[in-house]
Amino acid sequence: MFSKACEYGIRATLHIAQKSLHGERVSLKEIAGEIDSPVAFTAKILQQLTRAGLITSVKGPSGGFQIAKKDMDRIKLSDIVNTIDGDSIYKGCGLGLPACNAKKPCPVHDKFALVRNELRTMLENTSLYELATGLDLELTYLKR
Amino acid sequence: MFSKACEYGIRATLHIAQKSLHGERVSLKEIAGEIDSPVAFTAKILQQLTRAGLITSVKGPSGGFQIAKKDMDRIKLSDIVNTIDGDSIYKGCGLGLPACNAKKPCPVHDKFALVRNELRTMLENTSLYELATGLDLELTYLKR
DNA sequence: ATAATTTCGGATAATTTTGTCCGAAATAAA
DNA sequence: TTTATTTCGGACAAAATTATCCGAAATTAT
Repeated sequence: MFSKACEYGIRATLHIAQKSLHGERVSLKEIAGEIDSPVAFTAKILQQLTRAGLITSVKGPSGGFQIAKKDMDRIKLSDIVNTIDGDSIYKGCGLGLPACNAKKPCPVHDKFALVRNELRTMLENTSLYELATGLDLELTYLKR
Repeated sequence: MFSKACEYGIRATLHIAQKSLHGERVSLKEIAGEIDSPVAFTAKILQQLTRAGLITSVKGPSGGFQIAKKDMDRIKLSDIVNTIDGDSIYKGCGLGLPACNAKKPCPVHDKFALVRNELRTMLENTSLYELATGLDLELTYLKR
């Protein structure tokens, strides 16, 4: 569904969000450890998310990544997915046809549109805050 | 959503199905031409589908690929997807966690389950016959 | 029989994605 | 001010996916 980079990106962001609920900043190392991902590759992804303004980074000792509490319900899953995988998952044709549209639809156009729209709606309406809270209550997990 | 191989596989199968509606057998070359895909790569995919028993191949002059009419509403999109991409799209965790399940769910487990189930239901209930008919009436298209 | 056509199967190459390495820049603590 | 820690950024490497090439096998038509 998503690229590996995107999966790591979502997992990392959720861990940062959960820690940020308690005002704690987390280092790259800790993040990679907690979400069980390759350190250097995760670094690249966090850089993308930082540049996109979804998370904040601080260099130097006691540095790391964080997310302002007030941003947490503004930021949606769709923001992360868009930053890393782009919008092809919403916009692209299910069969990969570059010029598929309602006027000249591919054979699965309508059926796919339904599923894709549900996916988009879900991603656009699911906030970091909501998911981080579930993590904090240990109702959900990020490892293994 | 799907791999390129799977997209080609679906498109190729639909073209074969459409031609088979009229009892016509189609060659690899024609298929690749009609669905605008790389010939040799398409050959590999058709081999997979043949081995899986979804399509039939005939060697030699006037050979090619075909699908028995009576199989067309038995064969569903899900059969093609399963043959080429496997079942990770239905079964895998949205965040890539190997051990995500209802007991120890990832933060997006329930929300993804809904979308994935809708996708699965759609693929499992969409037959080749239905899609090939739409193609034949030129209500839908496989190119560009 | 022979030749032509078509799929099959293995090897190989190109591209994309995933992952690693290392030095530079920033910053906090000693 | 020096040192240690941490992110940043570029180059590089490995793995997976996508794509090509070519000879072999099968089969039809001549």
